[in-house]
Amino acid sequence: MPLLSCEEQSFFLNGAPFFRGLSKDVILAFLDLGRSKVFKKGEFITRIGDYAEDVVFLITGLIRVCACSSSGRQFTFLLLNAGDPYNLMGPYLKRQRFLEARAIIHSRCLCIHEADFTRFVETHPPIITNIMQWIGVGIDSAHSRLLDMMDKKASERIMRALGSLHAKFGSPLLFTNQDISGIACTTTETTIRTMSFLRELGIIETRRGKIWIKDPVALKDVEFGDLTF
Amino acid sequence: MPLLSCEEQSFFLNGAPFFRGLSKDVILAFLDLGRSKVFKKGEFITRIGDYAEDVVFLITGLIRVCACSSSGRQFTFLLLNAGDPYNLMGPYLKRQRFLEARAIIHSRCLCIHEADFTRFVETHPPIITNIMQWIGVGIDSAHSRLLDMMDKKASERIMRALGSLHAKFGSPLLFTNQDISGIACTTTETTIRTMSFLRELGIIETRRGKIWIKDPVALKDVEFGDLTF
DNA sequence: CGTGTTATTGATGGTGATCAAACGTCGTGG
DNA sequence: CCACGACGTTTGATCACCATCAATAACACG
Repeated sequence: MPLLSCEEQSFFLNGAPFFRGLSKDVILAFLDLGRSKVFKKGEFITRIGDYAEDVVFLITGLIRVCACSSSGRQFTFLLLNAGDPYNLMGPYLKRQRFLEARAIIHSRCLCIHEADFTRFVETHPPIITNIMQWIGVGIDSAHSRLLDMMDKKASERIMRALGSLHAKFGSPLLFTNQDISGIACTTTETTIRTMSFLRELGIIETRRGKIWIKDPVALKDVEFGDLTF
Repeated sequence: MPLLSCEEQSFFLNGAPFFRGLSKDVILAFLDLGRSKVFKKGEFITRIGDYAEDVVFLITGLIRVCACSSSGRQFTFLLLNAGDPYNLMGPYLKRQRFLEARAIIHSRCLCIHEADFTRFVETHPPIITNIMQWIGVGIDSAHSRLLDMMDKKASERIMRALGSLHAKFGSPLLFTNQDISGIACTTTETTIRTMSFLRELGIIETRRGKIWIKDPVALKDVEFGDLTF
């Protein structure tokens, strides 16, 4: 069985944001480095404290990447879509990182060993731009969220989270209030109160684990700099 | 006049954290790309909204990098020491970034044009590791601060900030309470109250713009993951 | 049909932002 | 050399936001 189905390969060549701008040959050669690996729902790709070395690309499924404080609170700072990379810097860091990646649904990944990855980067410099851009978005997102934590109210953070999720995953969103609170850095109760408010305004509709965004414009970003998942 | 004095060059070759692990020849060839540029106290290296392209290395001085929210609140997320790089990703991003870098004291920098930088990286792959490690520290620091914002009290954040600053700059620290509040993401008043508390405990001594750390151990990190400036 | 998960609402309290006012210190220019 | 203004420091009072605790209801799945 080939590593990727026809549609999957074509998606990596044309649709996947990470690979944008790279030539077909380079992408194919790159994908050829990977081995397929399946993670069942709830399974960990990496745990907190792991020395994560492999670079991972999600083929199908959904993966949540989150950090966890000593008090047990955890917050989601990345949700991987099909085609998205994870742990791009792992091969270079060689140290423990305090993040965990977990499959939300049954997911299939393409895993590239660190040595293969670094060798490929050295011999195909154009991919450096793609890597840097991806990491840059992640850094800007982290800083943007720090600013939000400083001087945005919880309800505003939740609205921003909903807006960004809608941009990435469409509607309906398959997330619980608990999921949303992990993204917006607040509690479940506060999230529910805000959601109930947004429902009254007709901006969203909700049903156990599903959120329909009826009025995306009302959730529009006001802050300079995007939140990205 | 040569770009770097003898001591400066020797510092870049042996002391500067960023260049650790690179061969002497590579470092010299790299430094050779740069032009010297002086920034007076208070002058901006980049402003919010700039398309920053050049990569900057601080030779002597002190530079604050901070982000600014729409409400005008700003927080410091990086303080550059001699030898530290700034805007490593700029050459690859080609878009507005919402950060500003400003000279706290009279500072001299080595500026490398984006095209020279990317060309050098492509022809000297070992430097990719240094770049990635530097960026990795920055990302981990940002995430660590997000966790702090979530479930650490303001006083704990201030203590952590003081501990990290002490590790990087020694004692006394030449920062005002306002500076500290920008780093710990809180207000001047809250910072002053905490400082006054720490003074009573004998952990610090302060005088207008100066902070002596008498008991660094008391400020020790408890959280998993370092804060870095 | 029972159990675990998610949603919901109310009451309470603490943290820390905000406003206000005053004082010490430093540098500058008349 | 002094007066002034800018800046940093300090303290007190107030109050909004939101985390926390608690208890119940609705729903899904075996």
